[in-house]
Amino acid sequence: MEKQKSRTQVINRQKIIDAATRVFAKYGFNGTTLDQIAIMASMSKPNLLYYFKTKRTLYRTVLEDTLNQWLGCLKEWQVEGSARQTISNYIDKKFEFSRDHAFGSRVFVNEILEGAPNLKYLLGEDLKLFVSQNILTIKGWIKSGEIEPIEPIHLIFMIWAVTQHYADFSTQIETLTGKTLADKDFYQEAKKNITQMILRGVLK
Amino acid sequence: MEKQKSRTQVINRQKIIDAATRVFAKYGFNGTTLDQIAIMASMSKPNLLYYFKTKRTLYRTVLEDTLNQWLGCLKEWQVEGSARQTISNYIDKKFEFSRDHAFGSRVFVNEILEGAPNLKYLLGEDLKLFVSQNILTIKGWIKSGEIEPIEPIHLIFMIWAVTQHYADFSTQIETLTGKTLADKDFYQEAKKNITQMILRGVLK
Amino acid sequence: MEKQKSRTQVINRQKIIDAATRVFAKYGFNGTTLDQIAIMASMSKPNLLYYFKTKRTLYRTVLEDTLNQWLGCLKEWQVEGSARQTISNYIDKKFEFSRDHAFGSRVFVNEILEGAPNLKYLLGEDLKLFVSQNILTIKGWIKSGEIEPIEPIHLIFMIWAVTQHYADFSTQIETLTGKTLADKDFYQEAKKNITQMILRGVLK
Amino acid sequence: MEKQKSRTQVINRQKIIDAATRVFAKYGFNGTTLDQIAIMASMSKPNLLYYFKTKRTLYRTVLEDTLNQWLGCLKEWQVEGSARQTISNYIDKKFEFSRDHAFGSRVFVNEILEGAPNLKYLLGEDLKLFVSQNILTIKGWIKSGEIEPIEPIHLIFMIWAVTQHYADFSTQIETLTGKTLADKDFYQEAKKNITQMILRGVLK
DNA sequence: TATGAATGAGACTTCATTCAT
DNA sequence: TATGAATGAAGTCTCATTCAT
Repeated sequence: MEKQKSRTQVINRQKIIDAATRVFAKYGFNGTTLDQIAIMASMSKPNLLYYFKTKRTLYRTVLEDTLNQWLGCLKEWQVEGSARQTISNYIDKKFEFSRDHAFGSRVFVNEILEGAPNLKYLLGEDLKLFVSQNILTIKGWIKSGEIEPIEPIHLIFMIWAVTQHYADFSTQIETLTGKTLADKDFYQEAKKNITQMILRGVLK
Repeated sequence: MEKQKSRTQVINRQKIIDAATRVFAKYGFNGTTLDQIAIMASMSKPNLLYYFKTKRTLYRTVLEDTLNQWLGCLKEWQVEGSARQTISNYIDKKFEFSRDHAFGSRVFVNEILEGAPNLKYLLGEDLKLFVSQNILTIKGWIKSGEIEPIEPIHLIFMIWAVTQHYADFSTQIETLTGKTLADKDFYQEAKKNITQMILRGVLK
Repeated sequence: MEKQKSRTQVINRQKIIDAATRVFAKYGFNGTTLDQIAIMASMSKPNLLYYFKTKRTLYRTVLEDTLNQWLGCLKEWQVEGSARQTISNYIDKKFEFSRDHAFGSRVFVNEILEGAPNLKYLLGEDLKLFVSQNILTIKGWIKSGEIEPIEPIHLIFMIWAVTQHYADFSTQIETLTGKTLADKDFYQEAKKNITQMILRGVLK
Repeated sequence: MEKQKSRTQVINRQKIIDAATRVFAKYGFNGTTLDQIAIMASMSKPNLLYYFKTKRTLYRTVLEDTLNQWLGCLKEWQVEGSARQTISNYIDKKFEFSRDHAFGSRVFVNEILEGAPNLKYLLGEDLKLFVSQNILTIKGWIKSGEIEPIEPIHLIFMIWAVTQHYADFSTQIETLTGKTLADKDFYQEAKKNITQMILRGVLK
């Protein structure tokens, strides 16, 4: 039986998770210190550890939260209407999601770079299932002649790669273009261009 | 004037840089320990520090080496022949490069995630120049009607994003497909699919 | 605004400063290790660093404490009554002070030997002012015919030199005479002899 | 049988001793590094260790050299003529010596501050003998009524203290007066003043 | 004689975690 | 619930010394 959580508990947990997400996003698990998180959460380190027994526990929580949000986003993807509509809608959702959860996305990248030691078992379950369903859908479109005969997995990877790129590499993008994640026009334009190129790339 | 480097110097420096690249690729600057590097380079820690006075010096060397290799690759890109040929050739080069320098690529990603504190001044120079030249080339193709009227920078980002994805996210890819960076068939196929989609996406 | 210091804080800070003074007195800044200080303060090294962030901070605190005590002692020196009384009283005070703050005195010596890198700016302020006031006083005595016409600064240096000698060189003195700093009779006699010689040396 | 020493050997040994004396003078035994000495001697560290097997050996050599020079200076002191002449001559010799061997003097101070672990057995021999002879001489002067009845040892300490002060505390003196060890006028004047005060202080 | 290369021991400092309140 | 105090383990870096040439 889960302990009943007081109001303060809930607020503080979330404050910690938010702070932790930002710091883990920059420095990964090993490179992050609890001090950094505690400062960003305006909280003493012992108090932080009162909510999350260990650094690793906190990290896992952040990872799982992020992954769940991501899977939630992916699952929203309804295969209805034409391939054009479906793909367009998916890119749109993924783009928005990456921008709104940029820190979570980067925690994820860091985890992957480290070899995904905390994530492998999670990736292997839900995500694998989700991907194989997508592949089936895409194969359907190919068979019905809606899109070009490409290997579905690479279309999926391309969409993931491009949409995440704008979130994960925002530093580089900012250096090269002067535009930040917050620049709505720029991101609108990016989304439009990307969608256009991908759609033309696969639609018959 | 550079100090003359003995045979041992050259060999050991390279051994260290190679080891460091691998470890920094996984854990970033803060997350990496000199112990890890020393072990991977089969060398004692003090001896490692005999070659590179500080962790940061070593890191900077790795970063600069990687960036130079990357810029070298980019510069090889000859704009000759049609847009189709040029883009196709570029994706090919970039793909090969990302695979052969996967660790360097990931060091780069980590650096970007940390906000590129050591890289900003480098990114601002050579890379910016290179990108603006590319943009001009692409605009030329648009004007001459060779390709669709897209915003050039997003084409560039798309190519970078996708080609790096296969190198940086190989862990995720491996979990999902069972294929590793070393699987030549898989990567050949990836390259073919990606190239095809991008070309169809922009060519008229 | 200084942080409020708890009871433990005050006690431990002082325990550390006392221990540090003794060790720095023997080995100077470079020659002293935090281990030595921690052991002498009956404290773990990390805990010591909880109170003083760095070795240098601790050292500076010790130096400034010592200097302030010394300046405090010097300032007590009231120019009242005859030259004889004033000088006699000053030697007395300085002698007592050197004996009671022998360790601080030696930290000071070590700092001077190292070229006073941490102290120069302090020496240049309060001490200079104090010395120039003393010089004026002494010149007054010369003008009024109370003492011989000597260069005042050398009288000051002589008093400093001799009074500190018994504190700083107690090891040598002990080897040669068998008497320690704690031997009250010996130090009483020393003070009497020194005072007598100096007074006869300058009084008319 | 001592190994025959080549010309280079002799020169290098001396170069090392000179450099070592300067560095040990500032930082004492523990605070000094062989690197500092090697750099000051324009020599590689291994080569330095070719001449002196260990840091301690080198330090001992420096200490003994210095002590021997000092004892040599003291022994030159001929008790001939009046107390005035003898004392005056002694202060003069000691003053010159301290100035010309300021670095050695400071190595000596450092050793005393550390508790003279390397020196005790040396101090106990020659120096003790020398001091007791001096005491006899001074007692003679007292008995013959040439000087005031003071405790001889304190006269000796006073002379040592003052003459060394100008060498050991030159940093402080420079800060307060602007004069360096090299300023001949200042030191001539110091010597004159000190001699005058001490002589008046003891002569009848 | 001279020095580049190497290293075990140890220095300063940081960090995750615990304890006591 | 919150935090000041404390610490063992580990991290970066230095140092005296040795080895090989």
